[in-house]
Amino acid sequence: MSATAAGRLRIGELAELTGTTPRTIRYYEEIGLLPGGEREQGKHRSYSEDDVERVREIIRLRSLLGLSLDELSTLLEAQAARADLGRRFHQTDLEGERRVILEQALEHIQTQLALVRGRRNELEKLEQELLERRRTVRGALGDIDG
Amino acid sequence: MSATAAGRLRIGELAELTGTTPRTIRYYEEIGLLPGGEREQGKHRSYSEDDVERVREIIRLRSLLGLSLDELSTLLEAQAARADLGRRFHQTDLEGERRVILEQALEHIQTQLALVRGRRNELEKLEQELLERRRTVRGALGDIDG
DNA sequence: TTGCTCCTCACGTCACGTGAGGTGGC
DNA sequence: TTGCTCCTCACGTCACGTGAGGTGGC
Repeated sequence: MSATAAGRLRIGELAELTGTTPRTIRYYEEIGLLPGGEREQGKHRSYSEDDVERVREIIRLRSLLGLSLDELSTLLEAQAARADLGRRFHQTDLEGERRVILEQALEHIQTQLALVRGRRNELEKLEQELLERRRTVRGALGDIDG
Repeated sequence: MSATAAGRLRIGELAELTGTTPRTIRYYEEIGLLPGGEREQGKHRSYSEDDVERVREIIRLRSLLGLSLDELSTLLEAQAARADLGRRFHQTDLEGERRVILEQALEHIQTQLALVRGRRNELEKLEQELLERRRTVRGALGDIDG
């Protein structure tokens, strides 16, 4: 049996699973991006599977879309707030309010999709140029051989 | 008639054309990434169309592929060296040497293509997830309306 | 001549990297 | 008990941002 508490991860394990470093995890906690790993009966931080997902999300949005950590925390806070409200309204069934929340969520998703597509277009242009260069080089190699 | 020397750009113009700032241009010169804008008969830097392309290339590789400026200068130096050698061998017609250069160029292009495709795949995964979320939200909105 | 843009320090900032010295848990 | 990983300072670094004070060109 593992000696670690059931399903809990240490900071080094979380770092490895997300392809980053313990220092980065601590930094994200320091600036309030991560909800500070619980210190269970010791001084060591301990994390859950949800934390793995959150760190992955942070890294993905930061490196793929080039968002600053400041922009990211705004974005993630808004997402969390909506999820929270969404859950409450789901219970109380206030349909008018639920619609407002859902429409806000939709808008945020559209914004992110626009960002993703802009990046993808740039990447595709770069790929086309590289393919073009490759064709040229291959042609020159063919001339030597032919 | 323009008072500026024919076809020459000032640092602010170069910055605007490439979507960056004069400070960034000066920094790239400082670390040797840009060949230091010529100071024509004054103290002001002056740039050509080629410089516009070079800055665009730097920014693109840095922001899209996430390369450090250190990695970038290695990459760009290698590219310039190959282009230079390529031109010389084109004249002297030493076919054996030309082939070596072309094959190196091909390899570098393949490396960059692999990087580009890795990034594109990640972006496409992110896009799929966003589309999935949008479908969910739209479904919930439909449930309210329907 | 008036304004703008340019110039060079030089300190500030963001997102971490990297030891220094010490403590905790399998 | 031995090793590893963890902990907290705290200074370093990369890629610029941001004034401060001054000079140059339409």
